[in-house]
Amino acid sequence: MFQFQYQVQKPMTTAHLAQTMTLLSLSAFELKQQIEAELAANPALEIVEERRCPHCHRFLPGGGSCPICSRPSNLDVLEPVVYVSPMDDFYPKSDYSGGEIPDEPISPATEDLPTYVLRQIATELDTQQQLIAAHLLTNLDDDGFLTVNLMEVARYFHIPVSRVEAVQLLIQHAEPVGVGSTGPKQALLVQLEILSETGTVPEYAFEIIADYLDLLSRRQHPDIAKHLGISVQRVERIASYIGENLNPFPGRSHWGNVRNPSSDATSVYRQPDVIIQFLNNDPKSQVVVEIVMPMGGTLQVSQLYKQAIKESEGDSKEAMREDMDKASLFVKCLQQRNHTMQRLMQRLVVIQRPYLANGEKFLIPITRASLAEELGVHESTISRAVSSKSVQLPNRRIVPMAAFFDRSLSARTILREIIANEKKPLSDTEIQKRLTERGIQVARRTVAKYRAMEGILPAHLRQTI
DNA sequence: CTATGGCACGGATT
DNA sequence: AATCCGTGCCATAG
Repeated sequence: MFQFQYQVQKPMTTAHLAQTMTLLSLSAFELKQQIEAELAANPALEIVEERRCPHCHRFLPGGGSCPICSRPSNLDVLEPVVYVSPMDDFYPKSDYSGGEIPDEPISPATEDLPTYVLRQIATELDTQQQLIAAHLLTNLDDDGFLTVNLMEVARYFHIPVSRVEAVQLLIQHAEPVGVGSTGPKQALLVQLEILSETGTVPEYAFEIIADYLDLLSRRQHPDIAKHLGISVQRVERIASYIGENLNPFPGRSHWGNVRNPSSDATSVYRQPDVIIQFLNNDPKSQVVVEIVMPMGGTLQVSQLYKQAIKESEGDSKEAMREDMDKASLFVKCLQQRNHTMQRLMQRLVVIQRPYLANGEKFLIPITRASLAEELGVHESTISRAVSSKSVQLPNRRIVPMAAFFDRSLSARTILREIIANEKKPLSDTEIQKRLTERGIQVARRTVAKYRAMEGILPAHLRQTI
């Protein structure tokens, strides 16, 4: 089924349309669940075995030949290769292209923990809170805990402790969740709190952490059970839940993500829906785009089932036919989704090639609407295709696909650069002028907003280093 | 007077 | 229809 395109477009029923739209807006993770559900519910669907290219070990979509190894050698290097790649292992492998790509990222994440956290929350803080946040974040140990106590900070700033606590709360809710806590207990409680907002957490989990953390860490589960009046077994279950889903030392896992793998907003950054690489990892070479299908093999309507229908009679035949229609609709919708994703990425990587090769400074601001017009689809189609999806860039960073449409990322990157290189603190107006010199025209007011987004203090509060 | 932040409006996005 | 983002206008701080 993963082979492509053209015939799929016309016979669109309302059901077809609706389901395609739904599938389009799903991330790979959600799609996996959807497909599994369909597969379980409908006996007419089956997955056929996948094949791999003997050369590069890539999966071969639809049983065709390998799109990489068999590509015509005279292909224009600007022409990207886009294909759908079914994966048995849902988590991205560090390298599944046959060892061509070194383990070192091209441009590794250079941010340290304080900066990383500050950028997440900067926009929600007023000037004073930014100062407090900066102060707190510069006093973190390797585990992500505070080395100062809130009372002292409050006295230092001449403000009530509650103000400082408010800032701490914001910090704790940023990634990595629980950072800026006073210790493991507080960090765990914050993480649990967040998990309980999106899903259910075991009863008594809060109590165990709050009151019996020392017992828990010594694995004295029977004692805890006695205190709470519940079974030891139950305590064991809660303990393993805590072990699997929470991280008592948020700072240590800075580059991993502690939240559980449900589909909340932050986990989007975990598993890419699309993987972009340069062929042979050479920025001057072709772009290779893989649309990730979260399963090995190819989904199709079972031939056996078709056969069985012919041989059956009456009511059961009707029921089976219904199943088969549903199955074939689902397969078509999935094709449609992948086709749309392919066309979208095909165009997107051509437009944003400088960004892929040279970094955030070169991101070209485009709107979803303009892309929709180019591709001849409705803009809501692009919206769905882009939202809740993440992309792995050639430098191994995973970003939301919406980043490709960020109107201000390049401006903000250059702004950061300007401020990093400034001799003395530049006012927003001066920064605006420098941005204009570098070809970016924005209002003075906007410079202030970008500055805030990047967690950079106003000129009169910046230290000349 | 200069530098910044707050509020509101208009266009883009969802 | 609701929300987000860049901007213009104005108030406030220094």
